[in-house]
Amino acid sequence: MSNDEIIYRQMLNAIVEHQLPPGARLPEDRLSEAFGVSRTGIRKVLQRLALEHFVVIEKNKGAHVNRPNEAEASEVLDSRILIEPQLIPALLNHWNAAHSDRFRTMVAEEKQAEKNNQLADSIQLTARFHYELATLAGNKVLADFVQQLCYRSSLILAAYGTRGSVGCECGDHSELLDLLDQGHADKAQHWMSHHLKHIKSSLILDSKPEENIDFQKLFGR
Amino acid sequence: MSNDEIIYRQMLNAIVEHQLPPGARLPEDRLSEAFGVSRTGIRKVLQRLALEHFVVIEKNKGAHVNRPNEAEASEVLDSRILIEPQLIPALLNHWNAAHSDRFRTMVAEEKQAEKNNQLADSIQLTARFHYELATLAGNKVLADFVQQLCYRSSLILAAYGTRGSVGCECGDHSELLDLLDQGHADKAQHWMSHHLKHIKSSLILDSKPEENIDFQKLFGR
DNA sequence: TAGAAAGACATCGTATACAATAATTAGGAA
DNA sequence: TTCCTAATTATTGTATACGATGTCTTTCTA
Repeated sequence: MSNDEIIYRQMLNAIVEHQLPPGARLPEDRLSEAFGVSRTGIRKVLQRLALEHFVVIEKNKGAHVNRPNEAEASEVLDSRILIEPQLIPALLNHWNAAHSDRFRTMVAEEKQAEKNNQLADSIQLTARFHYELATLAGNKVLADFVQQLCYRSSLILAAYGTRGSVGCECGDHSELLDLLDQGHADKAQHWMSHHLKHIKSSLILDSKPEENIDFQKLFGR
Repeated sequence: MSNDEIIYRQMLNAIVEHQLPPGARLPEDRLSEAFGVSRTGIRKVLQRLALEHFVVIEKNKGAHVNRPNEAEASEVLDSRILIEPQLIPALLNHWNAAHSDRFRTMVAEEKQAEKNNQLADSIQLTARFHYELATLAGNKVLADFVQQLCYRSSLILAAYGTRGSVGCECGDHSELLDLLDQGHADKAQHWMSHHLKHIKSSLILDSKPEENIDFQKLFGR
């Protein structure tokens, strides 16, 4: 793997694992000395992360971790609700016992990580579950998009998630695996849709003031 | 608009309009003198185009316009077939006479461009039709993805399209507008699905040899 | 003391320089 | 001639330099 790629992954991981929280500033020279490369390489990575909506670059002001607004949060989840259930039928065409085992192992790790309060692992495993499921549908273009949406979801949870909503997100993925093992396409699709809608509804999206606070209303008489 | 953005758009346009055909090499210093900026700015644009799959960058070998393989071509079209029809219901919620007029004007321009053999305009207008339709569904995340897929489709047509398949792609978009005006969600969805499947089936995807030619089989005795 | 202006500092945008790698050409031996 | 090797050229990868912009601090005045 190339050097850039390594830096990219480390930064992306730090962001989706909430070690770099939404809004965190990302000064180029600080990062360049941390990674031991020049600003050139860092800028390349930051620009990529910006295109993927993980960071925001403001001209002459630098980069910071994206803090998705409510519209973006809503749209990312809606996109997943539209796409992921639709992948189930294609996915079931390739589904077999070996896959089932692999995913059940993943779910076990998820539960373990959650039990041990390993937030970072828990987040990564949850995203991987959805991504690898999407991959099995056989369309790499869509699977990559789903992966990006999963990572963005993690950022959204950092900004709008309720306490423990990562664990909540996990729901119980093994239920889905049961449905897949039984070959129930409809039920599996429905489960996925419900699962994602549940995550969306667990977000606190209603009017975080954040900016443009009405001080008159707040303090005025 | 920033300077990079202008260069980006010019290059993207040149690619989707088939002025830079699939496989065309894109040497940095040639581009930098053409645009009157240093290689730094060009590299930034090339890297963005690479992330969006319009160009391919090979380490130490430079960039060239992407020549999508058959799998990619198939997957891009399948993605559109999965997503675009699904946007129709949300779109219809906002549909009104003003929108209808705007899109009908666009279709008229399409036909005009096609008649005059203005390939570039024709391609751009077709993509815009699909993108702006997607935008009306109200989900910017999905609309941007659809836009990218539309542009990639143009690249795919350059590689696998039959003679005149751009005009073919246009089909007759006004038919869709009629269905939308009448509020027939189901029929509009079906039309869109059929439309995209038609485009896909018009591609010549069966086994372009291109590489790994079996010379033994071809010339051996 | 509060506010504004000016300077110092930090940070980014862009160009350039040099090293590393690949492609090409030229030269020599079989 | 044909093939292989070596030198040259072209092109990219990465670091650095410098000017531009924004931010912060200090100082002065009302």
